[in-house]
Amino acid sequence: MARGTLKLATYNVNGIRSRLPHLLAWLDKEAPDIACLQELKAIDEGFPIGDIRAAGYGALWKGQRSWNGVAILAKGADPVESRRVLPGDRADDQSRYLEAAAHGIIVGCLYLPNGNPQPGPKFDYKLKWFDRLIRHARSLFDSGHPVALAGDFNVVPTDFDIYNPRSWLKDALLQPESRERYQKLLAQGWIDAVRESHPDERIYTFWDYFRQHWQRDSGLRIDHILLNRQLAPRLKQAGVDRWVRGLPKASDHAPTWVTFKAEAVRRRAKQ
DNA sequence: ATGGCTACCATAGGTAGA
Repeated sequence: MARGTLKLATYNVNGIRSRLPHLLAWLDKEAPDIACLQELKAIDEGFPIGDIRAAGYGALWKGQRSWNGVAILAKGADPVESRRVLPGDRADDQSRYLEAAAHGIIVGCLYLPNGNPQPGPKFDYKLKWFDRLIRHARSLFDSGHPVALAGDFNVVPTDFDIYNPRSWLKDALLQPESRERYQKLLAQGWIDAVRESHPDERIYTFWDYFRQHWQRDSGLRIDHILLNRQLAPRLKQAGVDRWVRGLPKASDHAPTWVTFKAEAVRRRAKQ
């Protein structure tokens, strides 16, 4: 990583314990300064904090048995927690949101509900969760701090973000209600960093385990990193670490990342 | 329309993922 650059990544590990070797190999090779993880699928006591510290990272995590679970890692630092629940529903006990400050930015790490099958209660929960996110995102956007929202949004924003929408038309990830909410979020002013950096390129972050979809590059773009007005001008590059998806016994998601100029550009007043 | 695969768990099929 070049000096003066900050790298932020999101990675749905699909099981932190079974994916630990991949996670450590990825941290070692790509060295993100901040990493958001989703689908830990482990209780708090099952989080491998010792291995992660040994790799040079501080961490916050929020586990849950069997499903969900999110974490924020910071290279050479301890992220400072600002939230561990998404506001708006005290009865919601699913571990899907964690927010912290690290390396001078605020990052919201999220695992938006999948929502299948739809229609049904899971889809209703997805839409309600999305509405809560939109509401909270407004305050983050307006906070005056550099903010990123990073995670598995479980939304394919457009038909350009999927190899072929035909067989997914009834899937919760492509429903108009899901897509409208993603657009509503962006309308607050957030920049979709990967799409911003690659406007004309097919980019995927997820390939399911079926029918050799990885081998055929039949993927979906559902892991996103959104930047607010303070952070977007610092965007340098964005991409997907596809090599991680190609490892044996890989998660069905690949790490998705952005790089920033480390600090806001200061200009000297002209004489 | 279903199933194809993977990870989790009251470790055997059920549930969930997307």
